[in-house]
Amino acid sequence: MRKREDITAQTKQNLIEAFWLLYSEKRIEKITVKDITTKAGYNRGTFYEYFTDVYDVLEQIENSLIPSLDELPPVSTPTGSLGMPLGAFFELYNKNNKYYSILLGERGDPAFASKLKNSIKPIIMQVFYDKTNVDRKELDYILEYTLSAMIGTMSYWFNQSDTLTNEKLHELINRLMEQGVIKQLPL
Amino acid sequence: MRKREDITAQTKQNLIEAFWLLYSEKRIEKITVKDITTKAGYNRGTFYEYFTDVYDVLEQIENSLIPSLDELPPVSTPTGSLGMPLGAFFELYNKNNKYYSILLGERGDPAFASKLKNSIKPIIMQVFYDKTNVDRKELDYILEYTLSAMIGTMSYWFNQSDTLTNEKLHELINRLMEQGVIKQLPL
DNA sequence: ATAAATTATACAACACGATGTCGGAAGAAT
DNA sequence: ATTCTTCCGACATCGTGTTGTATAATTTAT
Repeated sequence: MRKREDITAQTKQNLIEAFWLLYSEKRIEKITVKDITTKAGYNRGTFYEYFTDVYDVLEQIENSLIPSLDELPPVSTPTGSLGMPLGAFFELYNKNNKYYSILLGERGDPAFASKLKNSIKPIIMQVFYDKTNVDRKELDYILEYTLSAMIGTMSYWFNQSDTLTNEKLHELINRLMEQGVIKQLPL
Repeated sequence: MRKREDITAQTKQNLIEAFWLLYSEKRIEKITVKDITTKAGYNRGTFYEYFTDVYDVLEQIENSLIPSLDELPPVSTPTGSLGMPLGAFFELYNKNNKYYSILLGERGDPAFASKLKNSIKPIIMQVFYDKTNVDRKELDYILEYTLSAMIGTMSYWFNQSDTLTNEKLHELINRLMEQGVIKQLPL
């Protein structure tokens, strides 16, 4: 018999959504299986048909949020753009804002930031693939530095919800990337 | 009767150390009170004389690791240094390496990074206290950007334990802060 | 100085709630 | 009618947090 895939998919989705509502308001360690299934309207046992435990739900959500290689636009060639797809990253963050702002925030999961960085790095790396004069290790650290800064800043911005406009933030980060931090300080 | 402070302090310390050994090797949600007390050699009930739950242990450890205002050297005046105490931060990280590399790592606590940033920000802020032409909000974001980058990069470095020397890393971060990222890319 | 009273510290036992599993019921597909 | 999918109820086990108690250290009284 064919699996009733549409039904299971729906059930799983309901459980995931119930989990996310809870995760949005409290730390994961305080979330019980019972909490989730009650909210979604299922028996507690049903949960285990779809997930091994509460952390498995989070992990599955995270994996669905890691941009696939073709989702991020291939970084334009050196002469074209600047080699740092700030705009693409902004889009990515905005598109998944609902999840990113929590996963990358104070109650989030530090492993997710790593996953994200590691998925973006190779895409940028490949621009420099044929260059022979590149110190790959140094480049790796430069990317780590930049991605950490971008993720940190955008998370901060989303959780502040203060009046800085999207454009101003974009422009500021651009300036910091192009000219460095020191020059921006009013010394 | 006077508390036998030396005894309680010792017991608490034993529990903290047992917790840390466990936390170093597995996620906090898998650590039970029984795990901790067994490792430390106490009854499970004793744990509750000192902590409310497992997360309380982590929180107390974290709070002892936030640099106090006088621990971080006052940032030298504008004309002197560059306004970004990179060296001081390196020292801080090295001194507490054992804890920082885990708390700020993949299995760590994202809240700790926030605490750390928020404890350092005002120290740097005060350098610009009397300047009237400062956009404080922008400055705040610049600091968020820089501290995120520094913390991210150093964590990455510690968990890589690759062959990049301390000096080279220091020099690289300095370069990125002074000249920006873009100029460092071999375009 | 020594014994009695007091109190700090650690422990054992308890009730409760969450976990993960297993066998079965209801209903859809063939 | 039969098979298989999906969901549920019940079970044993484990972790939690609390409370009452034994032990040992300190103070007070004699």
